[in-house]
Amino acid sequence: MSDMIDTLRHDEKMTPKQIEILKAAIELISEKGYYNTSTSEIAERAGVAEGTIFRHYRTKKDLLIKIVKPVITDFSASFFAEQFVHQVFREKYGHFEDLLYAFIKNRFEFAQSNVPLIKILLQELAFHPEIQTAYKRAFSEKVYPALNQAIDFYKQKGELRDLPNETIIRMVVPSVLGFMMTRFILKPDQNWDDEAEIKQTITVIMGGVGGT
Amino acid sequence: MSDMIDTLRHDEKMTPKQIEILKAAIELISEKGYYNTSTSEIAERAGVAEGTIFRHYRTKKDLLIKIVKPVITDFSASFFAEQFVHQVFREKYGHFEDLLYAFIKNRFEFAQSNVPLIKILLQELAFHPEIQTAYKRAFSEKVYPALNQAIDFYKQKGELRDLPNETIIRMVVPSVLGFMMTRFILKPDQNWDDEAEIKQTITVIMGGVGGT
Amino acid sequence: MSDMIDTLRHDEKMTPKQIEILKAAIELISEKGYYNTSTSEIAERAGVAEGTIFRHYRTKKDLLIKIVKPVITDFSASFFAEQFVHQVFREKYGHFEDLLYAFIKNRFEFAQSNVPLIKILLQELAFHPEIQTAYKRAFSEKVYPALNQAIDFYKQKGELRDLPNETIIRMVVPSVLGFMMTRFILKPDQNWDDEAEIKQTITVIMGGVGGT
Amino acid sequence: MSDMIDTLRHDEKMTPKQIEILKAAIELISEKGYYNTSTSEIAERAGVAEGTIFRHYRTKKDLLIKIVKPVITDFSASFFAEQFVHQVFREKYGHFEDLLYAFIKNRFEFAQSNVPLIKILLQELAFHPEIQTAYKRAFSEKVYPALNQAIDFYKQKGELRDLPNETIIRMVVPSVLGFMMTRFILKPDQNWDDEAEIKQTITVIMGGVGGT
DNA sequence: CATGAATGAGGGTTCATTCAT
DNA sequence: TATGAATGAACCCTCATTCAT
Repeated sequence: MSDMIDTLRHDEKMTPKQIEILKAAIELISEKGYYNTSTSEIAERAGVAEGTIFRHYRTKKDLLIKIVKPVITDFSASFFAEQFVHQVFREKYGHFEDLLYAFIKNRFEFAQSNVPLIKILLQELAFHPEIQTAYKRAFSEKVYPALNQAIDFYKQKGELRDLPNETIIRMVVPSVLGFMMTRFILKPDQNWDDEAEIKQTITVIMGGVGGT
Repeated sequence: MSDMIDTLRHDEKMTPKQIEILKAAIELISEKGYYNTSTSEIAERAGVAEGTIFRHYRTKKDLLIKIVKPVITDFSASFFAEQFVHQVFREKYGHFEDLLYAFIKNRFEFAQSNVPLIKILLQELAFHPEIQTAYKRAFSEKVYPALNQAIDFYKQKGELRDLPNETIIRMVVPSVLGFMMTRFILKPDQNWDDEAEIKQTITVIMGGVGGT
Repeated sequence: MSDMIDTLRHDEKMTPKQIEILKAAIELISEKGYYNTSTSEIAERAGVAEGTIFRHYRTKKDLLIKIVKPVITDFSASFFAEQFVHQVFREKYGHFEDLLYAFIKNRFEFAQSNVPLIKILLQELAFHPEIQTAYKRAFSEKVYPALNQAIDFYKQKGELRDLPNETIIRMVVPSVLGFMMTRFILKPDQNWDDEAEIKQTITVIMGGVGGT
Repeated sequence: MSDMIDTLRHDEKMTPKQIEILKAAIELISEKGYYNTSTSEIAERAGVAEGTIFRHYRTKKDLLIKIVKPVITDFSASFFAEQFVHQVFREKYGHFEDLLYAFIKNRFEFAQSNVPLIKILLQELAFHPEIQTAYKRAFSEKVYPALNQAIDFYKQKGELRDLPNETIIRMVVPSVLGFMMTRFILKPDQNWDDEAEIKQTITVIMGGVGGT
């Protein structure tokens, strides 16, 4: 759990207490939700006075945002910006399926080490406009363009049907998300053969969007 | 909006005030969430005194449950119990695709006339064990057995690959849910060609699970 | 003390609890000041739950305003609007001194039965823009015009020196206020011969502004 | 502004930081009042750490007292102790009016260069017993005796009516204070002909208390 | 002497719930 | 049955003050 925070990028150096607060907040909020978690609980679990929370995070909501934003940023940015697009065009992934595999694998591992954070993100997305905004921006600026480029690329190679990109994305994304939600949130305790599941998911997707 | 309630089964005869309260609660909670909606707001919009709410619903949470349970019950029960299974075996649906079409169509229409209720269900599912229990029971008692029977039936007819039922369900359900969530919740305002989308979704699913 | 509230005009009928709250707030705030009085103290002295205060007064500050505004309104309005001007021109007051006497006497009695309220007004005027606005408006719309008319009237009769009205007002008002503040706030416990003091004050004022 | 502090007597040698704190506190408190000014604000404007304030001033209230006491001391003491009485008896002021003029002029200039301090004094006088005590002592020990002597002196010369000293003081002091409050606090921005106003004020006072 | 992170008591406010009418 | 005034626990947040560095 403690490395969960480390995997995300936080701008400033954080004091030990700050980390403790963040960890406690993530645990509690992911278990019980934002509105069912009081700042005094967070303080208690963090081993800190309640006032200390507000020294580091102006508001309870600010704390939530500070928890959730890096997840959005990292989830959308890291993969795409640095490796994804470049490697597509360097022909690292011969087939769309290979790309899909690398993509899902990567996001899968990210999700795996950030389950509580992702739970919080999904749970609170509905209620906090600030999060929605950040989410939409990340998607439209990072994820969507990258996907678009990749789809165009594989279309030209005849690996994808000639459907509107929009449609293809709507086939791919929910399938992946649906799998991950089932895997990590709905039935996290079940025995999973992750490798097999990922391949299965890819098969489904390719059945729907793959070239004839 | 007003018929939304009528489409669901409520055990007892409801007084006009009770209906007014339910309607107000559904509107407000689906817009702003359970924790951001106060009972006084609900009372005000329902044109009722605050105390009246608690005459009909023991607690605020009881009100939520009374809103959400019929959705679960109906969503899972109605179709399967009365029409689905029977008609499958009466060979009404020659191919799995036909069944899938009827199934999605039916659930689609249900969702369409119950968007606010479904929003509430999805949003609050995460936070209220009572809802989770009801949901799980409905799924394991109603949906899962019905699906199982149908899958077995079409497997024997060679219309479905020889995958574990569990796996097939995991292909079908998230695809359908993913489509509906996108359609009704994430992008409800977009221009949708629903018929085409449903067929698209079926194609995807069949690509993944259909017999060779 | 209990009639203090009755002397002021409150728009709506007030419940007993509301009156109790108002009385407690007036007592405490006039003794210790707004910022040194907590809502829990007010509730306790009023024999009421803390929440009850906020049912009747949206905010602690709202409570303050509701206390102070009627003082301003009454202090400025009552006398002038209804009796003052009309009677001046009906020549009820033969000499300016007579008017001054009636005026001071009237305000003196008002002050006498509203000492705590006036203390609050004077103490908090400095810190709350809302009060300042109300005060300025009352003065410029009610008090100042009335004084102006009266002064013009007595100037024509040769009872007042030919000084700018502005100047005359600046002689009269601080003298009266200064007397009252000394009388009721700075040294309320001293033995006062009020009648003599009022006459004394008039003499001083007339010495400064009276016609030769 | 910076010389404001210099005009007052502070017992101990002050470090630069101490002066900075005092200046910041005076500015902020005179603008927003004692209770609306936090020690962290003062620290920030003074360019000092929060803890530093408490190194020099035991408590926040101690800081207030240290700000306000010199004003009281100086206002009451300086003039009277050193120049006033002695010069009265050296017949420097032939007439009571001359004394009054010198007196008002002197206090006027003092006020002029200490507006923020005087604002603080007036605003907080009501709420802090410590300040009230200091104020009363200063008045009864310094101002009152000096005035008494002077009044007796001019009474014997027939320049003042045979009223109780107490009464005469109550005519003089509020008039002067009333003028200054109007001048510096209520309407500081208006165009003032100070010399004329002072003379006007003297005329009023003499009209009230001057010998026949 | 100076710092600033940490404290924790206390503040104002909200709101689900109760109950006399 | 319906009301709505009253409740009081719980909440988020502020801030003067302390103390290890």
